[in-house]
Amino acid sequence: MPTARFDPALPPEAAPAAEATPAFLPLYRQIKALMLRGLQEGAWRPGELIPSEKDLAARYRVSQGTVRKAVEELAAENLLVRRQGKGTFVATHAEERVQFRFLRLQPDDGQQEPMQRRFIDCERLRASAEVARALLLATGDAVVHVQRVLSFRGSPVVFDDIWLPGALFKDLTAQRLGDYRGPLYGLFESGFGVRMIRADERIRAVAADASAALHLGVDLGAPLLSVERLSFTYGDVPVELRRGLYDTSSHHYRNQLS
Amino acid sequence: MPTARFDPALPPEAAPAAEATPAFLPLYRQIKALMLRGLQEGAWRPGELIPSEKDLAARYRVSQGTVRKAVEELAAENLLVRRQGKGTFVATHAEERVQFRFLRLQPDDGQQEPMQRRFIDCERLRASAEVARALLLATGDAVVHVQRVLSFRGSPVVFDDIWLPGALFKDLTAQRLGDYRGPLYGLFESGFGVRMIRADERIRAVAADASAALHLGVDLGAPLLSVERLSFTYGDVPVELRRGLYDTSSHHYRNQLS
DNA sequence: ACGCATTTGTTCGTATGTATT
DNA sequence: TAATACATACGAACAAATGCG
Repeated sequence: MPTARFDPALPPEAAPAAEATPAFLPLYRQIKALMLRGLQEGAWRPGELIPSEKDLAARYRVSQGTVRKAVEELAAENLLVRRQGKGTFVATHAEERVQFRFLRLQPDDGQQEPMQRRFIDCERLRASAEVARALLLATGDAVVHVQRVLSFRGSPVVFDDIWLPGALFKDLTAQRLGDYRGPLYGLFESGFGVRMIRADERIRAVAADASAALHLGVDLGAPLLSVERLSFTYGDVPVELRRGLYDTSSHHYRNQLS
Repeated sequence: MPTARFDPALPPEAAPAAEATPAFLPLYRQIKALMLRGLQEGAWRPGELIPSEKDLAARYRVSQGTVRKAVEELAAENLLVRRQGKGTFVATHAEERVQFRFLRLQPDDGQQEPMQRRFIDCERLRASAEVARALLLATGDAVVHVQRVLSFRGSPVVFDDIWLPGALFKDLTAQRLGDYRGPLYGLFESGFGVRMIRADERIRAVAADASAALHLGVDLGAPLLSVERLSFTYGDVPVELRRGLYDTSSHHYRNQLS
């Protein structure tokens, strides 16, 4: 694991966070990349305990401190979870107490609490140009389209349209959606081996159309929050496009800036 | 700097990020707290170079590695900025290239770019119950109320209402607002010694009222994004309440989840 | 242009503390 | 109690970036 230095003359701000193949990485980042591959390839599965720092150090032939830096970064990115005295675990959406890592909607008064789900539709169809572009597919490729409503104490609050690559979610049916208990991303993870690790959201205010008005029980034209989410798995591969319409008359989308 | 251990039996998930006075802190966190106080009291001012790790280690009588951990956390919280070869600096809103750390609005096509400002109003008045509660003032206390519009290539996009504690912003006038070049938080920092370090936002979709429709050039009732922001300075003290109405017909609020 | 000093970044090693089983 | 794992703390050395003479 030598620390080679090639990288001739990258412009200071050139690296676009994507690949520029810097040809050089600090040792701990090389270790991090190796561990990332292990996660990606399923060598270590969600919820599992990974080897101890000492074992990892021996395996990669580096000091424990170097492994520690790699693990720290992976933990900071929510890919691993460290527990003093127990070990380091692969993060999972399944048993995770933090159900609301991705859902930022909150009642104006009081805390977040689980909402009731109702699946309206789950069909296989061909990707529109827009959906294909987002998911890096070709127009007309197979996709799964899911519609659902989330309700808070009986009142519908969220109306979601979800598009998934058909190739990855072959056996997804309304049946399986209805049967599964726990967060949707938990099902994707355990049932399809697709783990969401990051997402970008674009938020807008829109007027309710007929469909939204019906499912959310609001007037036609009522202002709704439109949340377009593109979710990624390892390697920045997009694996879910979702558009949620939120009724924010008694809820709000919460965000922390720092 | 002894490492005392009292802390009897805090429930595992009890610490509400606020104060529980754990009565115990690792050494590096004690150092961090001391440095935080230095920042808060103005011993190290925004933009300034702070002492080197070696100096800090000597000053606090700890190892360089311990100082390093403290500095790393402060840098992760955007209070300090580390520059290899140069030193560690106090973060500032002034010269900062990251003008958009707090403004998440982005044109649907293309990158963020500075918007044109127009100040509509700057008046001193008494805090309403709602404003007082947010800013931890008493109803009727003096506050400064600012209204402004941000425009993108000539078109108004953001209509902001801003409330500030009158006691902190004594000499804030429309004149000073208009004269200042650079981000508003830069003026607050250099002109009033108030540095914003964190903010919470509550986002909703609302219908444009007459005032918003006028200033943003949209129809009455048009859907707008309402962004309520409460900004904090050191010690989680709220120092700004802001409500922005965003026209999201060609812009969107961008958020990254991870 | 070159080298030197300074500062942060990386890597190793060792020892000890704290949490869990 | 003992063993294991992560957390903290110290020390040392070298690398990389910067700025100055």
